[in-house]
Amino acid sequence: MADHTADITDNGLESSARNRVLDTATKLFYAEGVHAVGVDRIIAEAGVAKATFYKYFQAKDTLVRAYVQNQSRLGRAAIDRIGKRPARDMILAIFDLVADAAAQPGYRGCPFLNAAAEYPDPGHPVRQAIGEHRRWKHDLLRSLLAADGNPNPETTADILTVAGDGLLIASHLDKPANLRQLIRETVLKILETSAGR
Amino acid sequence: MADHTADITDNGLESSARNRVLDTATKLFYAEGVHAVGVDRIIAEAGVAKATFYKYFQAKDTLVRAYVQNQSRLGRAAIDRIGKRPARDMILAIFDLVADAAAQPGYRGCPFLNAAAEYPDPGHPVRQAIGEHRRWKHDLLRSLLAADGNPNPETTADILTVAGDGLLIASHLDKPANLRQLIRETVLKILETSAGR
DNA sequence: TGTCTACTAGACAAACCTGTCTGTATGCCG
DNA sequence: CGGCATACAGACAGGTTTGTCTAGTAGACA
Repeated sequence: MADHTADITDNGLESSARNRVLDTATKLFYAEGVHAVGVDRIIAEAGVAKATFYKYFQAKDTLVRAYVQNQSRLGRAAIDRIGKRPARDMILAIFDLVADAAAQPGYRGCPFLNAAAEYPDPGHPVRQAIGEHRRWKHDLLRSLLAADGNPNPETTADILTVAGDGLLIASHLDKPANLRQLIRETVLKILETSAGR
Repeated sequence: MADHTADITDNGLESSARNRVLDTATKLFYAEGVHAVGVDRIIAEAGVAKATFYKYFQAKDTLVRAYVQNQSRLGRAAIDRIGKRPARDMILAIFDLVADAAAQPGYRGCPFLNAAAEYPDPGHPVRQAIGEHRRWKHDLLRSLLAADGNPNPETTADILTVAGDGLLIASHLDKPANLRQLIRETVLKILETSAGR
């Protein structure tokens, strides 16, 4: 079939087979859900033997955690690609990424919210990895708000997080026609009302 | 074990066995997720034979759709229990329900968002049932906003929906200490900024 | 008493799941 | 050339999944 040379995950350090597994899992888990995709399917589409799979991932849940961390890495990379801007522009650009993602063909909502829904136990490694990403994003917003001169960066970051999650849900389940405008107005309103106090 | 006389679902018209299945499924699906709970487990805990199950539900997906509709019914009942109040108080009381639910022991977030995460196909009956509930809630908010004299009930209902979903996520994944206050401030701010224009 | 209905119990098929195992092939390094 | 690491192919075990099927039981009603 296709040659497996282009690895999204490639960092020059890890095995190509491992990367092929993680890339395939990232695609399938996001598109169809974690519990809906079996190990057999992943190794078949990745062109990898079962023994190799279990060499790099002790169990399926280990791969799921790696999947979440990979999604986190991809998300951070998307933000890095924005480049340096004034704090306020940065915040707006980050929220614009939601609209960008929603416009893509295979969009299926937020990978972290979707994965969390499949793991009831908050103490599970997968949930913890999700929590780490959420904390990272919250902290990023807080520091950007502080740099923007916001008097209450912590509380405003809470509100921006709520808005961000709500917008991700809306972009997935409701697909509003004016999503880009809704995002911009929502964020600007939060920034204005929290700044002027 | 326990006698199965108290049926949350009971409406005096439907079979007791059917209700026992639906109640058990409602409990298990919400607590552990849809794909994580099998038919065998449901019929065992409901004390119902397999044949009876498949008499009332042609397939598992049929039960899942009924589960979503049952959750919708329970949600509407909770709102009915608030009683008649002025429109603005009504909106605030509806959002307070999120905090009430989050304070309950087995809370695991919004059943509709969790279920939607497990069904990638937007055309699937389960997703459609979820869509119906979301449309119902959106319309309820819109009419309450109109009754409250809001000049832009449609757009404001969009924003309230975004806020509601975000608050549901936060109440589940982040468990903020000041949830009740966060909800109240968020809703009031939306109502103020959307009214004064 | 007989019959009808609703239900229970549980075997069964066929597919799927995760994870372990054996054996083989390929390429690299010395 | 020998030796080693890496990966492939695939059988296998043990358990789970959904859904169908047969056989038997308990209660209501005439």
